[in-house]
Amino acid sequence: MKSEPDSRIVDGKDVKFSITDLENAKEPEPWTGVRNYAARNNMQAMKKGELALFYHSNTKVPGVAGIMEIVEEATIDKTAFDPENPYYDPKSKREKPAWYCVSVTFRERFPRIISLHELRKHDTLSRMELFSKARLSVSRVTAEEFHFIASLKDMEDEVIDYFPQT
DNA sequence: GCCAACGTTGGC
DNA sequence: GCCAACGTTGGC
Repeated sequence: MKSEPDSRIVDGKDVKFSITDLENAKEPEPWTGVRNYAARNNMQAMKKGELALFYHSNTKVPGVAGIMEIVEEATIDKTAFDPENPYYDPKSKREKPAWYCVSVTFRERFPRIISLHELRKHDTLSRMELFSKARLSVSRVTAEEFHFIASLKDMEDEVIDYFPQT
């Protein structure tokens, strides 16, 4: 699940949300603002208790920053009804909502960012939806991909360069 | 229902 | 800031 860790102003509102922001959150965070049907469908498929990768996008070193947990399954994304919200969508009506969001909580921050560049080097990850549908803000991750990425967190980049996981 | 034009995402 | 990839819109 992608989020932008750097400040960016959309309609006068800062849309930045980093893994630090999630770590500091006192309440479960509703993953609002997703306005793409495939990404929405992926959120609607999520079950309570499942884990998700927190991905930093649109930043100097894009990549996976850590892990979060789905604590509430998809519910109506009410930000779509709010004209003041940067992700307001007049097509989504209260009587027929178009957009949904899950709620997540912080689980773990990786000791380093597993960069997109690094993810691309591993054959195990070559079929990730992150690459084939690169513009989706919520994409599918298989259990194998998830565990493989989590296993990279304690390795140094240089070590990986010497011993590629192929 | 086709598809050209347009808009958005996000890496680089 | 550029632009490739691709989703959305709307005229026909």
